[in-house]
Amino acid sequence: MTIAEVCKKYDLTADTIRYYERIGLLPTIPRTENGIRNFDEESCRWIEFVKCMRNAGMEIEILSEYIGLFKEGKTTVNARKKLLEEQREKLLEKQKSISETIGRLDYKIKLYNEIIDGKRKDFTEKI
Amino acid sequence: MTIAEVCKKYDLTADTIRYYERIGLLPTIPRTENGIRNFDEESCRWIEFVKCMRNAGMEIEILSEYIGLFKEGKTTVNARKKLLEEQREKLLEKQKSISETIGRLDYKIKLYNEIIDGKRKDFTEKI
DNA sequence: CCTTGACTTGGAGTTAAGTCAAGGGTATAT
DNA sequence: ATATACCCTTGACTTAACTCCAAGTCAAGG
Repeated sequence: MTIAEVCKKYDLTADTIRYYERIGLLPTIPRTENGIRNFDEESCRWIEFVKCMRNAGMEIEILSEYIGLFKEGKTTVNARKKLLEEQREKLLEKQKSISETIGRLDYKIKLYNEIIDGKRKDFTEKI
Repeated sequence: MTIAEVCKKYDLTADTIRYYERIGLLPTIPRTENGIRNFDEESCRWIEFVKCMRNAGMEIEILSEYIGLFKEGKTTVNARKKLLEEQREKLLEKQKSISETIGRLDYKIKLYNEIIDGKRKDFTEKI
């Protein structure tokens, strides 16, 4: 698979994928004789994994660390599990923040609806 | 209230609060005769609101836009409601991304547990 | 009176995560 | 054979959101 195909498949730019490879977020990607990247199954799995984690806001540094551990092999299984658990915790907190904020937005939107419907002519504007 | 007190109350740095004021994320904050910020109820409400939205990842530019509309007065009620609804949508998407990622992490953590417990001696390592 | 500590401003510096541009190789189509 | 469309690398640039720094003001305590 060429980089253009991978870009399409995962909706990432070529620059981003090359950048990820450069900083070690992806394993070494196979090349043709001419030095052109030739993405295989495994490369794709990594890209998909990295994209998923990045979408959730996981930091590149953390991902990099995880991938470093992964490359070291079986001896790092415990460390990897710990790292994932920590990140899971962080995401739970983020989820909580977002839920709270959505609740708050719902409330404000409701108020705005009441104002617009004229049910709240008395409304004194506060943030 | 001095800036130091507000910082403590909302767990923000003084630099951040000054920055927010400077770029228009906060209304003009009252001052003493010597030019020292003297935060009142309203200032605090704004800070709390901005903090909540920022914690959920809402962009400063969007918040700034909202606050601009707010300052313009009643005529912008519809625009403000629309803006909040759009942001609500974004947060829902983010929430979805995060949930997916948590699910994925749960799965991987489970696998790691099985490896650690020796239930999966056959495990071939994949990302 | 002098020091200490909290506040002020304006502007420069930092960090994360890309994003872009210059200069160059290779292969296919006309 | 030459243009077109990919691909490559290196290194500089950008953007968001702070964060830090220098230089200065002011009130209170010793």
